[in-house]
Order: sequence, then structure tokens, then C-alpha cells
Amino acid sequence: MEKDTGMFERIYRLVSKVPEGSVATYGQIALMVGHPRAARMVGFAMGRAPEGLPCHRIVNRLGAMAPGDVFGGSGFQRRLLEDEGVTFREDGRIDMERHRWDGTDGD
DNA sequence: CGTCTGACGATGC
DNA sequence: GGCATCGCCAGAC
Repeated sequence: MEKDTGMFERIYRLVSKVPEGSVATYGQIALMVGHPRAARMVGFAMGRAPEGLPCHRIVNRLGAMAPGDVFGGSGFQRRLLEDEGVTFREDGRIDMERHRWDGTDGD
């Protein structure tokens, strides 16, 4: 495997292995890369994430995301997730307990 | 090397 | 249960 050019590389790789119909939280990703308190870095990395990265599957612990125009708008992200089979609650948040990524990429 | 910051998280009120 | 503050870590200046 290529060496980690920084945590970003790990984050991107980890996020890219999140299966469809599942979502992961920033904190969860941070924990997986070995930095349980670096949730901010994950979000920061997402903002600089390259195209092709399913960053729409990465949400905060509330199952929501930035209220602003990040990632083309939260509504855009929601539509993508719904298209993958992700369901939302009446709150407008993702049903985390149901779609939270287990960390297992199918192996 | 000091300071700021950023798609967060937990805690306090 | 929503808003404010502190804490975290690593990159940019």
C-alpha cells in the first residue's frame, strides 16, 4: 500500500470504501484513521476532497451536514443518499442507527 | 516556530 | 432540546 502522505490520504481512502446505502460520521472516520478527536480534520478533508469521493455519505453525528451551500447544498446530498437507498427521518436527518456504516467494507 | 482555522464532538446551560 | 463554549489535530501562513 502507498504510504500515507498525510491523514487526508487515509481519510479519502476510507471514505471511498463506504458502501452505498450506508453513511459514516466525521467522528467515526476520524476514529478509524486513528484520530478519535480529529473529526474536524475529516470535515476539512472533505472540503478539499477530490472528485469521485462519495463525500455525500459523510455526515455529522446528527445525520445532517452543513446548513449552508456546502457540497452544492444539503438538499443535493440528501437526494443522492435517497437514491442510494438511504432513508431519512421526519427530522430531516438520516436514520443513523439504520444506515451507520459498520466499518466493514464487505470483507 | 507561533497563530489561525476548519463540512466536528462533547458538555454546559 | 437548541444554542454557546471549549477542546482537538493537523495544515497553511
